[in-house]
Amino acid sequence: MAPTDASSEARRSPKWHARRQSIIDTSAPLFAGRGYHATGITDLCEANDLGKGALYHYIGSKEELLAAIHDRVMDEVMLGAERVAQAGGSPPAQLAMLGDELLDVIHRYPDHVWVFLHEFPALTGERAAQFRERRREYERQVEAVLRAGVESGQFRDLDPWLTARAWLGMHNYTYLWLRPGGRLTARDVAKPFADIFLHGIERPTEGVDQGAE
Amino acid sequence: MAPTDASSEARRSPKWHARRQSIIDTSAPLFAGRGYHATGITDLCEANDLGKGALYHYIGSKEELLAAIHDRVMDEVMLGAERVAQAGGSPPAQLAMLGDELLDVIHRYPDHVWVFLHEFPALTGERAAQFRERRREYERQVEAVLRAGVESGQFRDLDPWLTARAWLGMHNYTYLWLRPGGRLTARDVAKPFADIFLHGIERPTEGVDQGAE
DNA sequence: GTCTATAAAAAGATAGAC
DNA sequence: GTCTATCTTTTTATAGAC
Repeated sequence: MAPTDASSEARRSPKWHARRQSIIDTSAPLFAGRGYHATGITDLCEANDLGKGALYHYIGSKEELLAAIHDRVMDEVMLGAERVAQAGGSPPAQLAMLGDELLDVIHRYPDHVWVFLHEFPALTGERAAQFRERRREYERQVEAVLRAGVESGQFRDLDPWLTARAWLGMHNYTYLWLRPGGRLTARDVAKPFADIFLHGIERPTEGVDQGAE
Repeated sequence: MAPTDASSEARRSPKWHARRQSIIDTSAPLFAGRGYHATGITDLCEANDLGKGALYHYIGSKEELLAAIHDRVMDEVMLGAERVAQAGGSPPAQLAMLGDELLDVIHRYPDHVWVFLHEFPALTGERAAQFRERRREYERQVEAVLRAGVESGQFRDLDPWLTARAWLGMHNYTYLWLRPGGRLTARDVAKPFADIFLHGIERPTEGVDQGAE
């Protein structure tokens, strides 16, 4: 919550915060489209219709802006994960809800997600550590649901870590094409994805042969 | 096959080609680790133990080097896809083989794959167009297998495009952790992934209720 | 083929006027 | 709060000696 470096964040006018947020959201598509390093301060100024001095007044540094984009996404992802944990339910239901929430975030913030999936190595020091920790925390929650499903007998005896990677890949990868205003809504994707994944890992019905290819 | 710009490639000594290939493979981890734009020519010289003049003698330009890394991966991926097409077999078998081949490439070239999944927007002009076309061609093959499985009745009545995206995401995303010398081999991953995906999309056995959670 | 030196452009960030 | 001008560093690429 406290910014890694210096000053800012606290004790700023609401207007400052609003403008900063707007800069974050306007800059994300630039980073997504051309890459973080390939996007110059000049590009950011132009997109935000601001001079260099004014821009730096809000962002502190280019990397701080990058970190803010990461936080914007992770805040939403973690919020969704908390809602799911609060809601409770069986492991299959939990996994389906996690998919709903994750795809909803990706659908609403495709550019932010693009940046966070591509440019996280550009974060340094404390900022990098903090981000990695939040990301790991989320992944652990997915693994925990899978483990619970194995223990309850609803899922096959699978490797929770590996299966979580399969699930994460399937869902995260939608950042390439899932977009607001696109052909498909988050729910249009979440439902078939849950169908595939839950049938894919469910414990086979006793006595029915599900043998090889 | 013919390089986009100028000169090179043809009419060069075998030694030149070998050295160039070695430079490509040595540079891929740098681009993967720090990003294409963040990696300077100086970094490349140091890693390849070459001066600037010598390096440019082999690579032509930084972007040409990036394109070569892309080609290195796509050549392997397309080769694997051709082998699968040649081998024939049922749609489920085809899909499992495609997974084997794809994960094998990712396992052997994780850095190259990282670069191609992250830095393809850095390609410009003809190079970008050519790469996109090859990538689409591969994706269409996956879709075709899914469509065939639906028509043969082995797969449920699913959306081939969307299901291909799920499959691609699940497999491609392994670039984050699948590595030679790691805990898991390509096959260790391909088998459980195929189990999940094929069970996930198979046509439910008649008369057996596979209903909701 | 490989080097050193250098060009020429662009980067991120800051200073200080208004 | 926002601007313009500038500092400092770094970038990709080339020239020309060896």
